[in-house]
Amino acid sequence: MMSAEFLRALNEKQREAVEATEGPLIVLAGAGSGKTKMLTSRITHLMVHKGVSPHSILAVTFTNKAAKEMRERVEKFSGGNLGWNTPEIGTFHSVCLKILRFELASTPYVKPFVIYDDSDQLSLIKTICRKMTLDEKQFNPKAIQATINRAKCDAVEASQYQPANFNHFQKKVREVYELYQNELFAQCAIDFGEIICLTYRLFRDNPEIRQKYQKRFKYIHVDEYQDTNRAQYLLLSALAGKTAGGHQNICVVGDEDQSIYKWRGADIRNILDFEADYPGAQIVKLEQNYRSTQTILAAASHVIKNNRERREKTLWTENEAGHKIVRVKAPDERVEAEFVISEIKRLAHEETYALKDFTIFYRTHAQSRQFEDVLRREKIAYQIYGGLRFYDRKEIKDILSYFRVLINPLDSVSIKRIINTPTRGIGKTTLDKVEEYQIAQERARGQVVPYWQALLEAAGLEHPDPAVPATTILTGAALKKLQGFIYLIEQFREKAKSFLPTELFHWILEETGYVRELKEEATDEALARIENLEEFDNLLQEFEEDQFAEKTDAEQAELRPRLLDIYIEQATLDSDSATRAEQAELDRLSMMSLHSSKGLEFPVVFMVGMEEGLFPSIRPWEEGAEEEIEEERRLCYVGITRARERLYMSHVGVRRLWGETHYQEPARFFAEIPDSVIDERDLSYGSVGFVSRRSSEFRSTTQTSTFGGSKSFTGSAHVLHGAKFIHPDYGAGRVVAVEGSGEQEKVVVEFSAKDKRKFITKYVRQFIDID
DNA sequence: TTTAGCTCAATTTTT
DNA sequence: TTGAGCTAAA
Repeated sequence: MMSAEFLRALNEKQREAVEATEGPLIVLAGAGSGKTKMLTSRITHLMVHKGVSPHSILAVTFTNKAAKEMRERVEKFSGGNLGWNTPEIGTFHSVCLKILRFELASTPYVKPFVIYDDSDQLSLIKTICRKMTLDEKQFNPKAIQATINRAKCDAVEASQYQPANFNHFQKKVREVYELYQNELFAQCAIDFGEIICLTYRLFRDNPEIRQKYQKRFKYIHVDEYQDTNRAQYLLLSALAGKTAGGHQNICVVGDEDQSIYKWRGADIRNILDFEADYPGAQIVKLEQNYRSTQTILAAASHVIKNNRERREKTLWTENEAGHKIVRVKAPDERVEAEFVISEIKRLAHEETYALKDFTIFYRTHAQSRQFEDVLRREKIAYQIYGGLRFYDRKEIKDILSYFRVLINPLDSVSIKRIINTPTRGIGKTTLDKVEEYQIAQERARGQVVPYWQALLEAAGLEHPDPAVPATTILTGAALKKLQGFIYLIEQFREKAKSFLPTELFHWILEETGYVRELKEEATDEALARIENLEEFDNLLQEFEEDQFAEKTDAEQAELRPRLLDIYIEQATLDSDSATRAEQAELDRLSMMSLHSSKGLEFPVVFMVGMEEGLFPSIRPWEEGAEEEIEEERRLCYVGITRARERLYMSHVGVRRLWGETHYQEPARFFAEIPDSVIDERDLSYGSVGFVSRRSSEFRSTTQTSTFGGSKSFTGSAHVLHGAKFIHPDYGAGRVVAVEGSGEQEKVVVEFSAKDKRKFITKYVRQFIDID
């Protein structure tokens, strides 16, 4: 491609952003406004027209998919002649990891580390809780994990962890956090959060290292800036910001309206406060949408404008008005699913849509069941996104654990995973004894004793004091079996020195009898596992071929011993790559959560289960409702703006959830979309099926929820007290208290002596009988 | 050491 | 309602 050609393909605003290469720049990129095109053009422009060395350019994304796409487009724009000098384009995690590995000497790690994913992290936390003899009921390991990870998102270290009202639970979390960090470093392992935090601390505490990278990365780009957390923000500040040496050549791209990961630590303030952080920053708004019809954009705009935490921004398009949005009311989730699938079949027949042009978005994965049932019955090919990932499957994790133990003997999580997998008679009693021994030794020696070391000593193969002959704490069969395991691993380690990953994989399966055991089991589940292992074999082979491609013999020889490390890292950090390969280019109907829909687009979108309590998924009696509602509204906005041509939104009257029957109200978002762009259908029993009609029934219910005038409520607060209350679910009750006022006003209703519930008044008004 | 039954919890998940 | 993960029987 000729150098100026890619610039001509841009609109005025995109070009403005591309050409503003010096100083801080924030690009507010609405959905479907050509953000990636802008970013990749900008990077190309820097290299081709500004003579900037690719080596000086950094671009960080959140997903591997986004990074890959960006790399490919930059490569294409610059005519494929970049050679080896390419810009650094990667995820936050992969970029940080590269830096950490390079600067290993300045980190707490004494040798290269492995990455612990969330489940590895949880096992380690459980071990620590056991060592601390914490009551798992009171101190739920998952809750502890979530708290630690949240602290890491906020860049809070264990020693600083001291929240405002430091409660009993949090004090224990701090203890666990401290021990956990010790173990991480001792085991040469790192978790996702630590990858970011440690890199930040590396820059913060080592000015010379910071300056080195400040000098290297002269042009910094950040994608999806609205999703950055505190730690990522600080990291970027250290590199580009006000810190000594910061050049402030930073270009952030994002859309606060698409910020849906607050619950994972993303801080929307980062994008809202950018100009305050970088005074004099240029602002460019990308508001022209190239994806959706006017109708779809109108709906999206009307919904999102109800949020307060945002900047004014209006999407527009040159596309046609298109079809109206179809709002569907089904009596229950069964009919909802039947309708959606029959509509898909109808459109696929009558129009020229392929199956992959359709998608179903839901708020929770549990909702997929109904649709799956119908699809299986109708024999329609489908694909669920975001379920169990390939690398998360048990058998795959087991094999990866073998690999990891061979690379890093200090990785206790992986050792514990495979020590009795497949079963080799090393049971709980034996393992308890080893752990007991390990704890005693750690106390005696005042330092972490690696689990592998404890195993060696327990098996009488080594002694803490080399001068003393080894003794054993185990006897008989248990001892023999543990020794057998140790010899097995040592044998594998020997093989790992010369084997390719595929060869090692086959060897391990053979020696452990992993597949043999599954074959004997012969259940459907076991057979599926064998298939997955075969798939793993393919992936591993492809990986080796990829790595060796276009390399000289000498380069291949140099690469060979590192293959296993590279593979493990990819499997942990890009756990989606396997699934992506699997599902490429298949004509299937896709289903996914609204969260996973971000960044995608489809000609026809079905948003299902749009009901108060499910989506928005707010429990009305919980606090902090307004901010949560805004996040749910953004989620709705994301869903709507995925649609190119047609959009359906459905809700049901009755939904069975966890064995309970719920009478559902339509989502408040319906009331925010103008009637003029909506076509309503009521599938209720008794009404004529699939016949379009203007229902006054809907309007009356939605108006109840919009009817939030504080005047009428504050006046009636005392009147409500003592009022009779008939709830369709809980039956008759009485209002015993009224809390808050205006929009936030809640009533406490007593249904029985021990059953009191809180409701936001404006949503339950129709249940209150004031007389 | 395996297994059957029990309890418990249950949004969203880029890395 | 479902499933995962864990304690009492075989």
